[in-house]
Amino acid sequence: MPLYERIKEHVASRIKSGEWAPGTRLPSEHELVATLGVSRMTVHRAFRELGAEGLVARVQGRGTFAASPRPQSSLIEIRDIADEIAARGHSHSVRLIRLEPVRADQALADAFDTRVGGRLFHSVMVHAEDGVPIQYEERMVTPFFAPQYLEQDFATVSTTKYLQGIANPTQIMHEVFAICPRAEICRELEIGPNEACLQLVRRTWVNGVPATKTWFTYPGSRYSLAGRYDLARS
Amino acid sequence: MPLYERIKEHVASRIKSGEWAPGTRLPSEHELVATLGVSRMTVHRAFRELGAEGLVARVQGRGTFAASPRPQSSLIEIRDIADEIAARGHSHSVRLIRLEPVRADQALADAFDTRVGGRLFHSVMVHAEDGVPIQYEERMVTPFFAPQYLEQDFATVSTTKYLQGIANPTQIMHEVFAICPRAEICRELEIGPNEACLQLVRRTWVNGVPATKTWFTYPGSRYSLAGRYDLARS
DNA sequence: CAGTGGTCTAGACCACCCA
DNA sequence: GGGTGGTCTAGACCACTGG
Repeated sequence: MPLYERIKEHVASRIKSGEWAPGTRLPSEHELVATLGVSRMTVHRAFRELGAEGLVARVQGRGTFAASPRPQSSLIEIRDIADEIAARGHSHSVRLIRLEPVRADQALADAFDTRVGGRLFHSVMVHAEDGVPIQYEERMVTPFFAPQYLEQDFATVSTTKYLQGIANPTQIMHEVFAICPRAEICRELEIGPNEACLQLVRRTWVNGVPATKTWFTYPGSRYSLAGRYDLARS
Repeated sequence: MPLYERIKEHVASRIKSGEWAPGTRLPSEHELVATLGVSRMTVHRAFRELGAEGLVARVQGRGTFAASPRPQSSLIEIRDIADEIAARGHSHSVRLIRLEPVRADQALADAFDTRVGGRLFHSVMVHAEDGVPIQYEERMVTPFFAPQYLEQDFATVSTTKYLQGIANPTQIMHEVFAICPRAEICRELEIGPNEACLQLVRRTWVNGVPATKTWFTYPGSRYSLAGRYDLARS
């Protein structure tokens, strides 16, 4: 086992055991160089990686501190629907239902940090996998972010990819619900009126300015959010 | 901007632009040392971090290769229900409904890589936030992993925490569905018979051996999967 | 001001892969 | 054997922090 890994273990075990409680100041890099008899680059790498893993917090000029243990959490991956379908080797198609400018109501004005009546772009489309509807996508986009949004041909370039091409968001927020969708959505997805659906709400910001808000609706019977493995960690 | 960051950008932009297509062999560390006039440690750090980010693949003895661009994906966090409720400052309570040994049917035998009729532990409980049912948890555990499972007091230590205490899984798989749960679950969650629910299925392995499979059911009207921010990345 | 972490250098040895 | 990445050393300068 490499030296820096052993140093990481050495430090991590003391933090997990509680010997170094959250907030405790850890030995400085120079101290560890002296006590462990290794090079500073090696100690530094161990500490840097522990910092990236969230086990310690490093502050230039002050020192390295034991972090509060992160609540153990796992992750679920969310991918672009077109990519996902392509990865399964199936064919992806889109049907555009609406593409129009709208005026913000109170809820939208709040979401986009603008005034009631402000101009926004609105698109609705249905994505299908081998002809079977699998996602209803309703999206609001601010003109400041994508002024040409209404002139795009979303049959050739997916909305997600088009918006990514403009700029990568600096913040993304997701929320997943289970809902029974309203009649129009059931009709477009070709499902019964009481079928449970997954609803994924995604909001994006660019440098703190709201850019998009999207409601994805998936038929519960035809879709599940991509699970994913987490390899051994810590 | 630090040198190694500039080297990362330099390499990353060439990969993203397609100039270095997936599978292309990149300049070796020594070559970059010569062409860029920097130290090998600096090039190495840049390459190592790009490797961790999945943009390049490094193979000892062969070289560094441009990786297939990861499909852009975002992540959703899944936390232990007790932690989540505690983080909101609310009170968490559990009601144990079943805790028993069972025999594996075909589906369970497949899931746990054992034979039909093999012994498994089965638990069912309902978690409540401030007295309101919020999660129905049905769990299967293999005796090899947790032989004392049936003797635990899950009112004091949550199942998740107890199982984590035995060993951290080396693999986790999650899947999220929208369902209309069966009558018993609706009754325990105190919801109507047609209410949409989120179902999260979690399977864990320790060193490749199946350890647990759990079905979490959340009322769609009272719960949404924790969204989360992704800070600016690349 | 002394101490901290952030970065960088110019060497070195090693395990690994391929021809 | 020659080239690759993985690791490690013993220095160095810097920006930042606190007293």
